[in-house]
Parts: sequence; structure tokens; C-alpha cells
Amino acid sequence: MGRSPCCAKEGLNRGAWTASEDKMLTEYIKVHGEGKWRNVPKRAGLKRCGKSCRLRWLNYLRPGIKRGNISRDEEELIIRLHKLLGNRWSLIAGRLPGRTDNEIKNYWNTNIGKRLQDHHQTNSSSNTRRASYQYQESVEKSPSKRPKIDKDSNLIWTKASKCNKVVISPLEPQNFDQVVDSKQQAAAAVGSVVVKNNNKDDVKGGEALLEFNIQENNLSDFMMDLQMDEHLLSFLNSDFSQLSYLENNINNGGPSGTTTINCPVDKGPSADDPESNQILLFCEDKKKLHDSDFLTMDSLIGSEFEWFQD
DNA sequence: AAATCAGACAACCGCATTCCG
DNA sequence: TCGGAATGCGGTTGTCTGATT
Repeated sequence: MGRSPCCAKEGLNRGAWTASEDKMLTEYIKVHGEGKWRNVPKRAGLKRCGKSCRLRWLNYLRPGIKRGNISRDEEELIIRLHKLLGNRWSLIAGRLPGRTDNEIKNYWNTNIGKRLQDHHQTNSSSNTRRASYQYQESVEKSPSKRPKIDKDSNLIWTKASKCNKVVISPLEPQNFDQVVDSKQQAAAAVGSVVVKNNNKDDVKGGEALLEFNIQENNLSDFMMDLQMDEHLLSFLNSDFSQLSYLENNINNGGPSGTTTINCPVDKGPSADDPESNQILLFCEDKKKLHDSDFLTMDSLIGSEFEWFQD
């Protein structure tokens, strides 16, 4: 049985929204809030489908939307994030307050992507070809709906392809059972994951250590399984400086010969205690970590852009 | 002045994922 | 647990506008 359309198409307006339609939608959402998009047109008195209302609201009418004039800083950030994430426009937009995925996508397609392509054509032998461009190319060659990521590219695939439900939360002793559940899920997918309920005397606050033994999978797989987009990416702020911190930690060794990545998270059981509001990742196999592609990320996103500039 | 072209971007479409009864 | 509905996402299309011929 085919899926029913989100709304009947007969008699609906299409194309550009009028000012009065915008007003009706805005006023409706002010009163009733977002969501239940299917019902919005009927209740707001609009001759539009729910999807169209949602899109109009999210991309145009929503408060706080910045429009046009993408700054140099924003552009550089878009390029950096695109290197990391590929065409995950919504994720990229999430790092640019007030910008929408649609706007960034359009901006990329009409400005940055085109310039990159032009640059590539005039400089095809240059070794400055970057993952984002390679990705763009692969997409162009492959018209399939979903992007195909070259495993050898430097793109970080932020959605879990193997186990996307392993969420590591700030830990308290009473949460340990929960952690073991996560461990079992992760172990099935990644290789082996060891969860230790640390002696409170050894480690402050009864934190648990999660040790990931990444088997033949490289660290980018490891990153996937940690929902990088939700947690790790949250600390990859615009200057990405903390990645250097990771590298330093690997080179110098963290506490007890392990490598520690501290990832602030939005909320936790003790949100008022900054120290408990951390995800701690320990990787004992420093060499594996060091040899992995992950470290190239720092150099990748910190790479120069003069080749690209006007 | 009219026709054509290209760039920009809003909107649409189809599919995937998530939610929920 | 399952299936349908709702939502989210990325690719594509349509349309407007300004530049060029």
C-alpha cells in the first residue's frame, strides 16, 4: 500500500508565499506553537500543505533568521564544516546561528561549490583538492538520492552506521546498569567495549570509564558510534582549537597512561557541577589512535584557504 | 526595447527516520 | 512489536531579477 500524501493537493496554493499568507501562518504559530504541521493549514486558514507551511516557517518566518550577507567568517566556517560533514546541511546550519540548512545549501551551490569547482578546473594537478570537493564530485557522478561517502575520504560520517544508540551520559554510580546496557550494544557493533565501575577513591565522583577497543575498524568508525554530531561536535566550536588539545593529550599521555577526551555536554545529572558534566573517553591504545585518520581532522580543518581565496 | 541568459534562492519532492498509538 | 503518521533532510526544480546581447 502506497503512502498517502501529506495533504490533498487539489485546490492548494503553490509557489511563492504572499505577505498575507505569511501573516496568517506567523499568527497561527504565535498562538499555537510549532508542530502538527498537517493540521496547520486547515486551522490557520491557509490553502497550503503542511509541509509547505513547515518549510516556510523554518526557512523564512521563524524569529532569529538571518538573511543574506553571509560574512567571511561564516563562509569559512561553512567550508570547514563541509569538509567535516559533507552535505549534511542541517548539521552545518546548526553551527551557524540564524542560518538555515536551505540557505547554506543554496549558498554553497551558488557560491562556494562553484568557486571550488572553478579552482579545481584551473588547478587540477594541485594537491590541494580537498575531501569536500571530492565528495561533491562523487555526488555529481552518482545521482542516487543518498550520498555515497568514499571510505577513504577525510569526511567524518557523523551518523552512526553501526550503532547509533550508544549514548554516553555523565555518569553517577546509580547509572552504572544503564552504562552496561550501552556497553553491550556497543560491543555488538564496534568490537569490544569495556565498562569499569571505577572505585570512587580512584576517580572523583564515581565516574565510569568506557574503554573502546577498536578492532580493525578505524577511529572514524569509533567516532561514528559516539554520535559525534550530538556530543563531540558540540565542542568543535568555530576555532576547533580543542582538537589540538586531543592531539597533545595523545602525544603526552593522559592520566594513567590513557588518552582522555573531555566532551562537554548540554545537560547531565549534575549540571551545576561542571566537572561531572563531562563525557570522558579513554583510549588505551595510543598508537592506534595516533595512526588513525582522526588526527588528520585537525590538520584538515585547520588547513589554509589561501588557495581558495579570491 | 526586446530577447536571452545566468545567478540566486524559495519552494517542492521523495525518501529516510522518528514518533506514537 | 508493528504500522501509519509526522517530521526531517537533501536533491532538484521553478521563478524572479539583473546583466548582457
